[in-house]
Amino acid sequence: MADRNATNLMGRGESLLFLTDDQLRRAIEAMFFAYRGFTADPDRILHDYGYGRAHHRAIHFINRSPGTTVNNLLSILGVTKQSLNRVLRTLVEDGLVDSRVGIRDKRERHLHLTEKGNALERALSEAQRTRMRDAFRNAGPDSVAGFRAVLEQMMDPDMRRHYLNGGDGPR
Amino acid sequence: MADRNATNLMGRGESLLFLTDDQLRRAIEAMFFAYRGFTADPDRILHDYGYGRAHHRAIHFINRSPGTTVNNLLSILGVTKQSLNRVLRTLVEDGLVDSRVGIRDKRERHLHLTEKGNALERALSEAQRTRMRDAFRNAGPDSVAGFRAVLEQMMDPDMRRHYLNGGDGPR
DNA sequence: AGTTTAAGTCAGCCTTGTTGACTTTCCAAG
DNA sequence: CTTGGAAAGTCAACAAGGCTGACTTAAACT
Repeated sequence: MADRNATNLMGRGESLLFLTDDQLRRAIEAMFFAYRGFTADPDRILHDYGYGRAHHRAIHFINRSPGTTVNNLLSILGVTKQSLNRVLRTLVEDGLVDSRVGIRDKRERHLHLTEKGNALERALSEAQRTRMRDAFRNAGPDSVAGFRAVLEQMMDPDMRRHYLNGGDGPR
Repeated sequence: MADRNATNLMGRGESLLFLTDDQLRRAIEAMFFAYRGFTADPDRILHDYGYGRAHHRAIHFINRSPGTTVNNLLSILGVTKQSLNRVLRTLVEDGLVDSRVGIRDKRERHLHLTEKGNALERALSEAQRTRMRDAFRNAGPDSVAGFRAVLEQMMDPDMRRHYLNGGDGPR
């Protein structure tokens, strides 16, 4: 009876694990509640600036890849260009982001954070890093690898590519 | 120099771990991309019904605690009652949720899923469980505990209470 | 020269968050 | 017993940020 709703999880042959539907439900709720905590600190900071999560996402990925184009940002964020453009426009108007016409291809705009933009980015990421550090510390060092491994597997393949390429990966 | 941006993570004294700001940034992006994957399947299903994530959340927690009140749902979801009410109204109108006036306290409404509501809940949670199961399988069984531990630590304390009490916990 | 691509704009729609004003119900103090 | 406040829920209106579709401009490719 109970076996009906259980899943046989065979890893690399190391061990054996049964997960009931109820245990999976708990994991699903863990994602939900954790993501709320994960975004709570930045949300508070952004609210003071009159910005939202969309602004945060743009700022984060411009900081990660300075000089990135609008099109590249679109494929990472997975939103429409109209939606991104609205956010980007306010950031440029407010002097947080610099949009430079491309040298090789003048159709492209290369995006950079200004000093002001960098300041906000640091405030946001510092809050989020602190939350992440504390979570890792409280969970114990052994938890880090599993956390990362499961999250990576939960991504859609296209997004996993962006994740793996991010930062210092192959250009 | 490199030590400036590194964090000494001492767990239960078992091992020692240094996390650079860049590694923390990767973990932050992992959360972002993974959450997108996590919600992708339900989002597609909901779209066919003309519903959004807010409807999903309501359905999920009504299913978890049948007969729960609007107020209780509010404290779990962390939105305003006006916002929840709009979602709840459409679900009741569409015959997915049953809202019964309280017997002891007539101010309260007790919420239950109808058969139709249960059908949608099953479709949504089945998709999400499949994603979660596959992620666990691909990451390996040893990853499960760490994944759960870190997520639990990432929650705000108030939300952690809801998480721990969820389902079969103390009433 | 003609087509495709990158970026941006305008208009309009939907979901889902917000605040403020309101009703109904309950309960407790006078 | 009544009255006044608190609590649960509802209605209205607004804003952020998703979406689609149609269109322009400029540059690049073929």
